[in-house]
Amino acid sequence: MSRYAVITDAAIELVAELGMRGLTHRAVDARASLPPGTTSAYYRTRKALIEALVQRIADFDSADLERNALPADATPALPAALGPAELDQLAVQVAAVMDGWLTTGRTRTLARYAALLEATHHPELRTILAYGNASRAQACALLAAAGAEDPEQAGPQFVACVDGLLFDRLIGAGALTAPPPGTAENRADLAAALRTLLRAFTSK
Amino acid sequence: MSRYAVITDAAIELVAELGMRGLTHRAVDARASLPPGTTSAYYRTRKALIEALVQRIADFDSADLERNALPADATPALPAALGPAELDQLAVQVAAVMDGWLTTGRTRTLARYAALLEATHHPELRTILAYGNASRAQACALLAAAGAEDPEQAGPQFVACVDGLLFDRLIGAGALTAPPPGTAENRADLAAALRTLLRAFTSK
DNA sequence: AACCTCCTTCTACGGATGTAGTATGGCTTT
DNA sequence: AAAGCCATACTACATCCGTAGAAGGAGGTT
Repeated sequence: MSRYAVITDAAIELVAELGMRGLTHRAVDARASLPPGTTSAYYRTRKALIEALVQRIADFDSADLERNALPADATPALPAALGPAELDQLAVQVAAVMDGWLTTGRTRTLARYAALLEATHHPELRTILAYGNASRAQACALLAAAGAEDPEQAGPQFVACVDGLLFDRLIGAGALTAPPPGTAENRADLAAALRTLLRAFTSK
Repeated sequence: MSRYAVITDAAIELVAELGMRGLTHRAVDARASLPPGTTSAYYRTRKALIEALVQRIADFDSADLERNALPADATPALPAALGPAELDQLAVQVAAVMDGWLTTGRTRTLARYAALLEATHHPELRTILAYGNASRAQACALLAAAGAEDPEQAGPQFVACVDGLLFDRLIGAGALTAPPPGTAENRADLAAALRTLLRAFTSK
């Protein structure tokens, strides 16, 4: 694996575990078992390191977006064939993907939210937003296919709500009420919420 | 104002502007125009400073929750009098409050999300979650009053979605699509989304 | 074989950071 | 008025961080 990839992957893990504050040239070296100074040589400044980190997350995410193939590439194939039954099925599928974000992909999800927050005071990090826009576009297409009245408005709103559901479980805010990630209960609860949202945003 | 309050307020501003990484004893002194070493004297360790910071946010938030008086204290007064019309009115009110989070209260909102993320690797910060639980309880009561089928499940889900909407606009993720905070368009867009959510989660 | 180039490793240093310890000044108590 | 106490102000120090530069070495070119 490319040395650049090794470094940025270790950086993602560090940010997930310790927050942005834990992201240090030396810490990355240690985490990736690289000789001291390596990260500093590959990314001379901290800003460069962060940008590479964010870029890597964006790359992973857009790869996922393609692979997962939420029925958006089905949009040309199934124009208005999305009825309530298909919506329910879709809710279950998306719930499974989200549960994956919380378990297998927890590290990356955590790092992504840290990066999003970082982008607030660091405008050139808006690269990540490309991923966000892609998923928003996909949501628009989906809602349009399901016959939503104003998909351009509903798409981003839907994505924002889904992200909220994800963040809530990610940080364990609903620890008292929500089931732990990775369990069937969690997937069922998420699926129920998604079903509600999908029906609401498609007016069905 | 108490010296403790001066310090924690300056700390909140710093976290909002520079992220957790910008939170430094010396930086707080400078930001609050206090003599060097003051913050270090009041909060000997960085952990103590962060905990005080988080506690202050939680205090502000719970004060807001009481003051705003989302019609939850109307719950005993209006048992099941929440029809579609009242829900729409409520959506407009909540949209106004959220717009306030994004403009006047942007600093605190930003700091809160940073703190939530920090709580992930720093479990004793779960103090903030008390605020979250209070708003979740309020949402449960509200949805129950509006005749939701399973308020205990829908309440947290609703709050999570609202937080998602808020976060989305906070970081400007939907910059391409969403109207800027502080504008009437933003409030209208938020109100529309909230109306959709309220109806969905109350099955109306 | 000599040379050059790029990847890698190591070291140096100015500055910031966390934390503790010491001095100072005013206010209270006796 | 003397003594004691506490909030405040300042200083010290070991560590860590960002960044730059130099040393070393493998591999390919002429």
